[in-house]
Amino acid sequence: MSQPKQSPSIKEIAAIAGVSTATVSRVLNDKGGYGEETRRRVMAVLQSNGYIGNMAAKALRESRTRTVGLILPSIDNPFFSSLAYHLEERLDREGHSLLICNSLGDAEREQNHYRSLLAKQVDGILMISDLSALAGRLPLDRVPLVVLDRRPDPALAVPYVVNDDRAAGKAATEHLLARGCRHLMFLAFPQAADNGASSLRELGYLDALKEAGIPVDQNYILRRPGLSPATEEAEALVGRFLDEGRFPLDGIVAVSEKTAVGALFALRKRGVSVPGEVRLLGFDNTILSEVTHPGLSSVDRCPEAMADTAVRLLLERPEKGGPLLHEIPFRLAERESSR
Amino acid sequence: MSQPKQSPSIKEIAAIAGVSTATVSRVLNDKGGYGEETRRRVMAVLQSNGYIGNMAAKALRESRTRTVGLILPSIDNPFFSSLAYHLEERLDREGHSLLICNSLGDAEREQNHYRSLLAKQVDGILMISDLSALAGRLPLDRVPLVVLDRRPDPALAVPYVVNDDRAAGKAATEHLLARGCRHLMFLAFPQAADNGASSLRELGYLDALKEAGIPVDQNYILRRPGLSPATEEAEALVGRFLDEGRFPLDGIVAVSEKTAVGALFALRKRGVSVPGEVRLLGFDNTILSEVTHPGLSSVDRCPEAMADTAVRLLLERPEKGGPLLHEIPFRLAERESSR
DNA sequence: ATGAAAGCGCTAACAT
DNA sequence: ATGTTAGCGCTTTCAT
Repeated sequence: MSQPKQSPSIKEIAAIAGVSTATVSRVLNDKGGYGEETRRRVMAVLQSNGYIGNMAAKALRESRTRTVGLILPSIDNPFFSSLAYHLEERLDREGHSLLICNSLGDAEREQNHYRSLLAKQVDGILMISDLSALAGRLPLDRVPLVVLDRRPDPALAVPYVVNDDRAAGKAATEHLLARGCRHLMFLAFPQAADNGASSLRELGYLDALKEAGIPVDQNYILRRPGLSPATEEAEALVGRFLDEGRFPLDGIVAVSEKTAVGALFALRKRGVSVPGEVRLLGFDNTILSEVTHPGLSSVDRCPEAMADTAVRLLLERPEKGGPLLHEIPFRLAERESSR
Repeated sequence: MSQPKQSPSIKEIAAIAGVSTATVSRVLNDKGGYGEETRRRVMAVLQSNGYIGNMAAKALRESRTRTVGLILPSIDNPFFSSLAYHLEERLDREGHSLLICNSLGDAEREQNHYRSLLAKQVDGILMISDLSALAGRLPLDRVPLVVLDRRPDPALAVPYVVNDDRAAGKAATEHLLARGCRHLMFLAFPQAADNGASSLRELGYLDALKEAGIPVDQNYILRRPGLSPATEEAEALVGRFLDEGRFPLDGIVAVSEKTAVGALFALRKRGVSVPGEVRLLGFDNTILSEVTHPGLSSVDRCPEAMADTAVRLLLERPEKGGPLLHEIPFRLAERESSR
């Protein structure tokens, strides 16, 4: 009374419809080369038998899976999950599926996932990684590879999609300068975990100060040790700075959203008003920036545009020799923290 | 000078090592039935030729892919992305990969993704869906299926993993009652989008009031229309309640984290102190609850335990006839909003 | 317009 | 301990 548990194969369909498997395959793939009557009959049999098809067989035969892998530190990160959402959305439109692998930034996990994706015959791999774990140990050219939000060594010849972080750091700093800030802190990533973006944003911060004729004071550049969660460390760092009271402060550029939240906590606990006494600006502009109080001004890094570009690079396989660096525009999302 | 672009097949490896493909396969899969010397030689050839293997072929032959699909409304949702993180983590440990599909809760998308996953020969499907879109239109028994965070019709005989939402709603309410609240609002999901959890939590709210001997007043049960984003609607709803000033209020149980945030916004804009005048408690306990001010007390729904159970159900395929309902413990994460 | 048959890379049943 | 071989479901070339 109910459908057969297993989907019928093309062969069974062919038998029922009284045609050859070749014809069924042609109909299934709109390849032409059959009469209208035949097409209708085959379609009817396909339909009434609940044919679903076997992509493993198709993949083996065609050497393509219409599946793409994404290796990222953790899907449980608001910016990455937003990126992943848009990647899946774009890929789905092109008829591709997305395999997700959490690496936790761990070299061994990255390698294992990368190998496993190759074995799965994915048509391409997207990575949020600087590739240092893979370089030299695994073939980087067996399948199209695109890096997101990291800057791999150009010698690896892997295209990557990032923001113009120097310009973003500069724009962020200029935004606070324009609001009258003159004693600006820069809250950086830990040196070890620097993905390239932090130091570029720092350069942008320096650019802006220089143009404004404000002397740079290294005491205003705070670096997380990178051992504990970002928010905690940022809170401790900024807290210490405030408690020591050695330097005046009226603005903070935080290199990420979580460090910005940490800074906000430190300020609040000490009764420093934001933006009244200190203006604050972060990066990433995820939902976090919307729910803090005051709302956090943030550099929106346009994940949907990053996803767009990455998918295009991956699937369109532009001829080798094109540029590796692909910069995505950013825009300032202004909220109360910098008013 | 560099490695061949394509991975060699088992056949080429066999030729180089001077053995048959069967032996290579046995070595690869630790099946035994070969000498130590042979094993070493084959391993060496595998290694030096950068053999990677072809899971499409293996899948076709074995009718299993070691891949699992996850269909969910949107990976870009803090609770779901946390769930997805833990699912991937558990699956990876069992040697499985995870395909992610965003449905936006749309029936047609759910159907397409489901079909596509079946065609991809996944070994199982995880869904955050009540299955109403699939029931009757697609075979639900072709592959193990487990539902997360929704309550599908038991007639479908699909196992599902949820919290004991009635108990959670009761515990949340009791928590506020214990803090002295006597005029408690319940902020519910829209009727249409009710996934079952909201009305169960509401029952729990009623249970708690009844046990405390507090009469129920329907004016305190607010339902979102469900047309705009949850936070906005909750803010508008609570705002109107406060502005009308017809009823005293000293506590709010919000059915989700986003509605809790909306409530918090409404209270703040009107200068109502939280928790001083009104205590507030939400659900989900994602990172959002940590960054609001004051921090949001929240029912932690233990996504890692949900993931654990779901993966176990999916891969261990308990014999038919077992219970469908699988309840995961919850716990209250207390923060400033209900102190 | 349609069919026969080879073959994608692998595993496993059956020889030896 | 090792080899031979069939066949998983599909596409595609080559006939007809």
